[in-house]
Amino acid sequence: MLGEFEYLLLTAAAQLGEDAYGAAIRQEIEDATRGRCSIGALYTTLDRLETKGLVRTWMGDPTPQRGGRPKRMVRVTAKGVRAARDFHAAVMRASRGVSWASNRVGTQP
Amino acid sequence: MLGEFEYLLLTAAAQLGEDAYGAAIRQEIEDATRGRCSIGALYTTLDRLETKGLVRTWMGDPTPQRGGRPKRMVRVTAKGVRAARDFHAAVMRASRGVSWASNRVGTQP
DNA sequence: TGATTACTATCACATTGTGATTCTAATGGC
DNA sequence: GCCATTAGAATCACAATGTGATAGTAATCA
Repeated sequence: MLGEFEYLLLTAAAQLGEDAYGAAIRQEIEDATRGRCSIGALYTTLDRLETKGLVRTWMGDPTPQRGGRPKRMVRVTAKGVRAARDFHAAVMRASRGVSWASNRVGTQP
Repeated sequence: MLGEFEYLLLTAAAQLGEDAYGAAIRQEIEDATRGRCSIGALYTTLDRLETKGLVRTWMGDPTPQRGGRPKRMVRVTAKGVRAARDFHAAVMRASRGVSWASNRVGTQP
């Protein structure tokens, strides 16, 4: 199955669409998790997702702005979407009826 | 942060309440994920969650039924509930607006 | 030309997940 | 009492994932 961080990365990339690249994804993840996205996790996970075929990456055109190492652009593949959907479904499914998953208080002993 | 499997375990244990013990949790997880819960993951993760203070475990009373090594009973601690809530929130938060998270089709390129 | 900026990459290490196999303690039938 | 049967726990060497400090690279600005 997908790891949690892999899921966050896929989600961020999907959300960014055309504008998905390393640093932007990092920003997005830090937003979602309130600040924790190690840079090592980012690029190693990106590599792993790519070898698994869940994303496709390529080096972008030379940046038109100050400071400009070429961006590593990212696109989530169909397979990646499927994997993300499965992860999401599994978490949702597991969380049904549990106290922290809704505003309805569950059957906490 | 919590790993995915750790979350599944916490959730299953919470759901089982009074009846949470190793084998039952395994059953619950296999239900939620449609069949994948390695036994190794179960007990090592249980140990890790306990040392982190997210669950409390103790050996139960000698079983009244056929086949009976004492059950390892499990209870999610307040800290565990907090950790699970955070994980869930992070996944929810990250998933906002993404195509696979709702029936509404997102802005898929 | 060199300071500054935006970004990617690496690597040794820590943490998490795996599954085949073994161990334990209870019961039921004889 | 004896042992087959059963429910369940534990182990361990290994695989997969996540981390962060540090360094590299290519562009612009003054």
